[in-house]
Amino acid sequence: MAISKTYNPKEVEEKWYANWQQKGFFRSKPNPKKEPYTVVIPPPNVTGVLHMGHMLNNTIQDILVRRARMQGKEACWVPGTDHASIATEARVVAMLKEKGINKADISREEFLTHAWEWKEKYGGIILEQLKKLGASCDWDRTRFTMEESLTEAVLQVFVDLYRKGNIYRGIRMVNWDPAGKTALSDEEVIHKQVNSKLYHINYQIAGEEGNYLTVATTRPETILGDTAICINPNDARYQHLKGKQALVPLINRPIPIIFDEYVDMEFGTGCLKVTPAHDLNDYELGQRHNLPSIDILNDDGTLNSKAQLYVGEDRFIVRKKIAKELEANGQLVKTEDITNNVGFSERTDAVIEPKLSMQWFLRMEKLRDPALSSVMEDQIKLHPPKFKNMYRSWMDNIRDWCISRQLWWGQRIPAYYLPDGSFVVAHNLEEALALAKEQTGNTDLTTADLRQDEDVLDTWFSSWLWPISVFDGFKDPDNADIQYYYPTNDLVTAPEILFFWVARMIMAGLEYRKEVPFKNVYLTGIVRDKLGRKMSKSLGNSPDPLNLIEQYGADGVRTGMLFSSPAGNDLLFDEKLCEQGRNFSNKIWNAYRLIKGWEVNEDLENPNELAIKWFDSKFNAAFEQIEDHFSKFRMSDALMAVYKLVWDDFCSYYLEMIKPAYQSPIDKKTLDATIAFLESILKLLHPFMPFITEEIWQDIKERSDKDYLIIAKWPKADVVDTILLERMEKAMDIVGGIRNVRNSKNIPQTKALSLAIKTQEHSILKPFEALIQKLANITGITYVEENQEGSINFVIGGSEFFIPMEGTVDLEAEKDRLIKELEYTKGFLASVDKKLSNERFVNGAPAQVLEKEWQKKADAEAKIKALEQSIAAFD
RNA sequence: GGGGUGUUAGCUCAGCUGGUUCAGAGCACCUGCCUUACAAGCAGGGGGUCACUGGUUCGAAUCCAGUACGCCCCA
Repeated sequence: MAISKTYNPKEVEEKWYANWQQKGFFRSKPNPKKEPYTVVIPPPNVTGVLHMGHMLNNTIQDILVRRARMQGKEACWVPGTDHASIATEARVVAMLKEKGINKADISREEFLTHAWEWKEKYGGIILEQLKKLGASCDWDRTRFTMEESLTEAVLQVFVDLYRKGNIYRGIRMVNWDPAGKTALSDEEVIHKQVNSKLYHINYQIAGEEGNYLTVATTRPETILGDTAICINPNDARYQHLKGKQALVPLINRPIPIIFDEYVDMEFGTGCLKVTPAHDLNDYELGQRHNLPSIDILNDDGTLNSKAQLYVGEDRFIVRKKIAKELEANGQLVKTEDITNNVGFSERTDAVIEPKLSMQWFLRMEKLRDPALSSVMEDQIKLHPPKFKNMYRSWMDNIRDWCISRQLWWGQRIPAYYLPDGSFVVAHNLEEALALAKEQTGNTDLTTADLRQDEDVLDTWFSSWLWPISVFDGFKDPDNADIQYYYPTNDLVTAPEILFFWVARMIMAGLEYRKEVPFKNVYLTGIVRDKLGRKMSKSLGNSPDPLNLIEQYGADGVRTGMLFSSPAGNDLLFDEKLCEQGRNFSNKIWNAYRLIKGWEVNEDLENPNELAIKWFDSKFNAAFEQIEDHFSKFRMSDALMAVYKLVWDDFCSYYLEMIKPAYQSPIDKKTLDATIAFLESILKLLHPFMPFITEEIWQDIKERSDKDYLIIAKWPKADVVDTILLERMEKAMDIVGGIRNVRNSKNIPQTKALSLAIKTQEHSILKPFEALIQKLANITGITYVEENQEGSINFVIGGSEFFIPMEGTVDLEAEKDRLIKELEYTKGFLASVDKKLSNERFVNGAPAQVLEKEWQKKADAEAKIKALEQSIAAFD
């Protein structure tokens, strides 16, 4: 039989994924006999392609889901995508542009037709990619935030919250994205330190030719929108300007000089130009001092007619031009280089323009309180818990949520304006008309008189309903799915969206189901490159995930990602991790190859009872640990524990212990036990490495049609014989001692040695003789009373071990080695004695600790005695 | 500037309420091995003043305070 020496993931992965799907193992429906286990996917953007963050995130979800499925729960992982209004709209606009179509020239309906076409064509890519990773989602349940049912949910919630008085319309300073031509929420703005110039500009004092004050600004183009100069009332330098006016350069518009403690006397010149329409702080200042706001910018970032100058030109071009012009007429005093914080659009990377505009807002205070306490009181647990503090501080400082976006791709706000400028909010046009008639008393109104709001809702306004809407919990609040699957169990997501997604889902869940939407939130880190830089397209430092899967196999990549990603910590990704994952696959593969290759001889006795007993205990001990890691969401640690169990305990020790000589048959009992162990191991490995494990599971023996690892029963905790584990450890220490001697003396493993033991623990060691002989290639073990001449010896515990050497042994070197060890042990004993002679320690320490100290003392004394005897034998 | 969080081996991290040989793991590194499951491997090994300073304690990587540096969030 020819099984390849290395594991080839490719066909295996395609084969089993198709098979699992065809058998319907991913599908879930409510089953009252089983405990539900539900996960909703953080919906990736429809525009998205799989990146390393998705890989990590979805691997973790898949591990949780597969384990739950094997634990006999009704596991349901709901996949889907969100419509990502800004990103998608930008993508569609760009696509149309390439075709020579300008968005401004087509109607909303035409645009949406194009957008839907685009979505149908490209929107599913990311989900297809997830399949390559092995994600065991219930694909029949795939949802999309803009599909009909989810849209209905959004509108229903909007109307409901409006009627409860939680949604209002207001003029606010918003973050305006001039490239996307829409308002953004605070969370969609990324602040970066950039190098800028600080322009010092002279403003003439009105009526005082030749008298100037100087302001410092990074944005000279906004002077055209200035409506005041502000000075700190405590600033001695400028007291003479009280009650005067200044002239805006170039246009000579007079503006008042006002005084307010807001101004930082240290910054710039201490004179602040106030542009209420284009800066949040200036806006608030303007409110306090009743200043007018002059909005000089168009939505696309060009200047409008109110600026008077440079109309139609872009703000950054104007900045340069205006600086030149000011310089030419002598009003530019100087420029200096500074670094300052500038906001950029998360989606388009355009510089954000603070802008006054009419927007829709959702009031947060009422929704906030229960959502805050559900986390603080651990109804929802964050993993790792350090995020609790962050959550609280954000919730404490929460501000109203700007939910309108000036886009077409999204759910259109269900507000309908009447000819008189008032509006109604309704689920649909008919209802709006009825309301309008009622509100105005005008029964002649027709639908033609109503004009629906042009804006759409923020994408998060759909996503925050996700755990409910994917089960149609708004349309049909009592349906079987929502009753069974909600609340979901675990949510796996990134900390950067803890607030604007996770927190809002909690609010929506509590508001609409009176129940938290999930019980645990596992926060993954950010995947960075090995230099610690965030992976990004522009840096080109992100590997192509599908390419990685191609190279290392999905199992290899999954384990690679997990090897180094404790919850909440960033993952410094290095392809070497995937290599390690692939190597692990190969190790498993070869263990299987070894076992598969054995022939049984039914007549043979089982010589491996001890080894089998030992591994059984070892497995159970490891299993206990692994379960503990899982219960704390320590996935990396769980994987590492499995890794060591497989590699060290199963392969390096157990298989070596039971392995028959080359081409010799094995007895039936050992083989059966070994296959059973392999199966148990495969179970523990399956959530991490679904493909290779299913392949081996199916191949190691005949299976029935329904016998698949993916649905096999997760192991149960069983008895651990700790005494046996301890004794085996001691026996393996002896093996280690012998191997050490071989290494230091350059004796190859193939050369058999003999061993003499001087010990009080004869009866304990005796049962392990065969194992020691096999693993250390020892031909015979004898027990002796006297030290052995011409041997190399070592001490473990209170026992001495002698390996007779051919030829001469370097006596001096051996003696020195032993003396060193003796010294160390004596030092150790001294420290223990010191503790034990300390009255306060003896009185203060718990009995357990004391007992251990006495044990240490006894062990050290025994070892010292043995060492001293060995050393004495040299003389 | 405010808040959070962290600093343990070359790298990534464990180390729970102070007390086992507690200074650990994986990777990397070094040495020797192509020993018929696996060189994508086997066997062995070296490596850290637990950021710094002080305090509490019989006892501190662990608790407290301060300092330095880093990261995150907010302004």
